Amino acid sequence: MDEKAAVAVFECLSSGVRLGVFRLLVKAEPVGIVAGDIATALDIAPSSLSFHLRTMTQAGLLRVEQEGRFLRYRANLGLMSEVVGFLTENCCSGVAGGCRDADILSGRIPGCGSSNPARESKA
Amino acid sequence: MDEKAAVAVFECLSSGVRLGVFRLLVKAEPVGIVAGDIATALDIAPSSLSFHLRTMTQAGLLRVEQEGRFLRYRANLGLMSEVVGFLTENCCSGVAGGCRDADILSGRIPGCGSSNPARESKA
DNA sequence: TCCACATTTCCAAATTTGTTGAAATATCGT
DNA sequence: ACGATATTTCAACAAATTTGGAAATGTGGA
Repeated sequence: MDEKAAVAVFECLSSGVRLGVFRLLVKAEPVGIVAGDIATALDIAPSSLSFHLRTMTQAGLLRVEQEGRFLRYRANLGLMSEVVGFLTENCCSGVAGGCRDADILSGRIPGCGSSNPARESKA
Repeated sequence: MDEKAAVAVFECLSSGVRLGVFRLLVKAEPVGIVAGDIATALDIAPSSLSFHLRTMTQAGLLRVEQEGRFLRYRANLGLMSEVVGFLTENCCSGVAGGCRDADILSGRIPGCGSSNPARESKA
């Protein structure tokens, strides 16, 4: 996953509305939810929801499938796991040696907080 | 980590500039970088950078420390790991049984793709 | 074919973000 | 104390996002 794709996903998640949509769809896995029902559940104007749905689908976060005159949306969990991977890598890279998930999740990263930070500024 | 805090972090990461700043600071761990040097490295106007730095700091993604007339910024890896946790939980919740990180990272989530999705719409 | 319905597209207004240059604040070195 | 430097704050502006209503599109049922 490249930075550009990551930014697109974060853009999606950076709106309360869209994050709400995504969380709702994750809970609704693997069935998914039809657009109108999302609008009802989250109390969003259809036209406004459609706008967000399009954004999220374009970012690859959602999958659509036509079902008669309904459109059923589903969360793309695979992409989300890629995002987690991106974040995990970018969380650790550059830090001494091998920081594993467990190290980070546990709070403190060994050997990453007590050096002698010398200024390397130019002035 | 609540949804509100998560949205704030995603807002930070949803800008190419800010994601660039964060990645730079992650690489610069545990020393951190002084504001002016970030501006130079990323070629951003000081005033504009300051704007982003403030946003990111308010979201808790960055830590600041004064060093003479310099301000040294560091990435808050702890918060980032919380975000990863938030994402992981929201990626799996509602899906049958115990989806672990490994299950997701490996790509396919067992038992989450072959049911018989019946419509539950109201119309 | 005609009507009802689900959803999207279009459009204009409101809101939010991001950028810039100038001025303010604060610290260092002399 | 003074001048130079680092960074922020401020104000104005440009640009992007978000919203909701009306109209268009497409599907299904009678």
